[in-house]
Amino acid sequence: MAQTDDTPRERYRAQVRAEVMAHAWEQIATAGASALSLNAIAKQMGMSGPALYRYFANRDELITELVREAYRSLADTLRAAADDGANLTGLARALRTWALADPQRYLLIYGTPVPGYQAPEDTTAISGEIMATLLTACTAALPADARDTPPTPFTAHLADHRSWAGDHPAPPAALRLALAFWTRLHGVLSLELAGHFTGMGFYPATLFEAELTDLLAQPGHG
Amino acid sequence: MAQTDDTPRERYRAQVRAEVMAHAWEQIATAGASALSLNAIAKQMGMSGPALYRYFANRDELITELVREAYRSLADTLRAAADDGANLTGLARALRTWALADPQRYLLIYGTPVPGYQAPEDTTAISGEIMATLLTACTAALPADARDTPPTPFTAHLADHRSWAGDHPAPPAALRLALAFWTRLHGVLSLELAGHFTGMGFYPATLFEAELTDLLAQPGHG
DNA sequence: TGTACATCAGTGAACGCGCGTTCACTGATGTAC
DNA sequence: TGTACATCAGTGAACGCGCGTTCACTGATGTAC
Repeated sequence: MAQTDDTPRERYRAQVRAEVMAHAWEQIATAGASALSLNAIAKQMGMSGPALYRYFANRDELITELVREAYRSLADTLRAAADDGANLTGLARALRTWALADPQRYLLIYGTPVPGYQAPEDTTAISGEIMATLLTACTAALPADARDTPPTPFTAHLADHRSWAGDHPAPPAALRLALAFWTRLHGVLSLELAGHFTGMGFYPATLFEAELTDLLAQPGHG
Repeated sequence: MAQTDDTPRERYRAQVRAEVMAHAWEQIATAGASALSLNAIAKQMGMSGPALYRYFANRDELITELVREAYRSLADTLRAAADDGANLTGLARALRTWALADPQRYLLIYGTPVPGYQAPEDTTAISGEIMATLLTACTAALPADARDTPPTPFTAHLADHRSWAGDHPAPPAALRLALAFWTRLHGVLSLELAGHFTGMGFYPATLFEAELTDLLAQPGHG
C-alpha cells in the first residue's frame, strides 16, 4: 500500500490537497454541495482547472474526501468531548455546536443525499466510531434500574439487530436511547439549519434543550 | 385579479402546465430537485425548450409551483385523515405514508434547501394549515390532566411565542407536543429517506412506531 | 355563415455560460552516477 | 560537485455537453363584424 513518505514533494502535495479542500468547504458553505465545481476552486486558487487533476482523480473523489473529513471531524469532536468527561448532554451540545459551526458540513453528511453520488464504505467505520462514543455515553446515562427493565418489542428487536453498533456491549435500552438521541437531535438540528424555524418566534436552542431534557427523562421506552 | 376563465384555451393551458409539473416530479424523483432542468422536461414532452416559457416565467417559478403543490398535497392528506377521524397516531402514519410515496417530494419541502432558491411567502399559509390540523389533534391527544399542568420554562416560552400556530387556541402543552411531533418524526423520516438506516439491520417502520409511542407516553415535558 | 383580424402555441437559431475531463506540452524539481 | 536523466506540477487549447433564456418567425385557433 502506498505509504505516505515524507519527501518534500509529498509534503507539498498534501498541502495543496488540503488547500483545495479548504476552498471546497468555502464553496459548499456558500452554495451547497451540489454546486461544488472543480473549475471554480481552481480559479479561486489562481490555478488552471486541469491542474487539480494532479491531486484528485475527479469530482467524486473530492466529494468523497470531504465526506470523510466531515465524518472524521465529528467523530473526533465527540470523542474529545467524551474524553473531557462530557455526559450525554455534553455530547449533544458538542454536536449542536459542531453543526452550527458549518451547517453545510453537517448537511453534507446527514442532509439530502447528493444525487448520483455514492458514499464510500470507508465512512461506515468512522460512523461506527461515532456510534461507539454515543453508546458508551448512553449506557452511562441510563438510570440504574433501566439496565434490567424488561425489553419492549422494539428494544428486543434492537438487541437482535445490533450489528450497526459494532458489537458494543450496550444494554438494549442504551441502543434505543442512542437511536432516539440521533434521530431526535437530528430532527431539531436539520430543521433549524434548513431555516424552518425562522419566523416562528421561539428559540431553536431552547427547543433543542427541551428535547434533550425529554430524552433523558424517558430513556428508551417504546 | 386574473380570474381563471374556463375558455378552451385556458383549459388547455392548465392541462399543459399540469403535464409539465408531472414530468418535473418524475425528474425530481429520479435525480433530486437541484437537477431539475426545463430543457430536459421539454425534451421528455416532445417539445422544444423555449416552448415551456409560455407556461412558466422561468425555472424558479416552476420550482415554486412544485413546492406549493407539495405543501398543498401534504396539507390535504393530513386534513383528510383528520376528517376521517384519525388521531395523532393516525396523522403520523399518514405523514409517513405520504413521505414514502415520493421521498424527493418530502425532501423538497423539509430537506436541505435548494441553494439560491427562496421559498415564496405563500407557502407560509399552507404551512399554517398543516400546523392547525396538527394542533387540533395534539390538543385532543393530551391526557386530561396535562391541560392544567404548570408550564415548564419551554412551554411558557412557547405560550408567549405562538404566532407560528396561527392563533390556534391550543394549550401550551399541545404546542410543545406539536413541535415534538414534527421534529421527532422528521428526524426518523429524513434519515430513513436519506438511506442512513440501510445496512443497520433494524426496521425503520418499527423505529417510527417506537418514537410515536414515546411521543404519546410523555407529551410535552421539557 | 363567412371573412378579417388578433391572439397565442410552438419552433429553430442563437447567445453566453460553465461544467468535467483529455491531451500534448513547458519548465521546474528531484535523483543517480 | 557537476552533469544527465527522470519525475512531476502546471498550462493552454480543445471537446462535447447541457443549461437558462431571448428573439424573430410560422401556423393554428379563437373573436368580431
